[in-house]
Amino acid sequence: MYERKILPNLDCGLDLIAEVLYGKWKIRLLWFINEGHKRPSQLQRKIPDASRRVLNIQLKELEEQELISKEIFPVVPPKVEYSLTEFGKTLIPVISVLGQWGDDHEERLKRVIMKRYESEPENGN
Amino acid sequence: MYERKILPNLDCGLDLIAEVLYGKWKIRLLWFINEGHKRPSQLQRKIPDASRRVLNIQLKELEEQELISKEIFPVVPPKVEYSLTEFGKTLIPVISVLGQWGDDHEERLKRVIMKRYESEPENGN
DNA sequence: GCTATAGGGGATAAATTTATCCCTATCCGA
DNA sequence: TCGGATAGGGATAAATTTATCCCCTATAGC
Repeated sequence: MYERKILPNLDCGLDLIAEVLYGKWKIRLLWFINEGHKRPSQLQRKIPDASRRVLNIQLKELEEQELISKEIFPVVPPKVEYSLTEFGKTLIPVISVLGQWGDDHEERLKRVIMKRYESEPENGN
Repeated sequence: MYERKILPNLDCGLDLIAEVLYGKWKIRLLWFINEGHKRPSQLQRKIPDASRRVLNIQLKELEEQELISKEIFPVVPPKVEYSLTEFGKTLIPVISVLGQWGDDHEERLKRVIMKRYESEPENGN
């Protein structure tokens, strides 16, 4: 994992939660694990846009942060299951609130987000 | 502003809210504007770790996304005030939930976050 | 003329995060 | 024996975000 050079601020609750939720796929990983998709291959199928590599890295961070736990079954072929810890479960209502706000404002959000990609018609019309 | 090369996914509410809240200082900007710190110089003083330049960029993005509005007073020296739009105000309860979770788990979060920076004692003891 | 105030922005570097590519290992079935 | 499924990781490139540095506007006051 990349070793950070700059220490983060941890001054308030917002700084703290940002440290664990920042990461392109982390929220989705927590969500799907909560829904019962426990195995890495299941998660990969639920999030096909992420490579297996990146999911592994983000899962490891979530595990280090004690939001999920990893159980390795000594079988062949290998089997691994992730679960939310009690700590991780406390985050689910928070994630619900985030998703709900996004759903509630879907149309408007899509419009304002896409502004950034429609810039400069250049020569067409 | 940097021009993105890859389009984001906007498949669910979580994707959508991520697009507007991702950004190191955005949540804090929304929060402080909501608290009544409306002028750029005030915001800069509340967030001294960010450079004025970066705050300007993130404020512009929030404005483009219609979460805040900008009023420019034609006086000298110049005066500018930001306010939350009605749309932006709907985000405040969401931010409260985030901050509350962080506050509720402050001790534990500080510990697990700092794991990442205590790696490799190398030669010390 | 110099300095301070208040707000802004271009160019570029540095930090950080994500993505790609490729390789390891075991067992099953065709 | 080859291919697929399962899980994992090193090395490196690409994308993206943040930070730094320096400059500009205009007016008031000394």
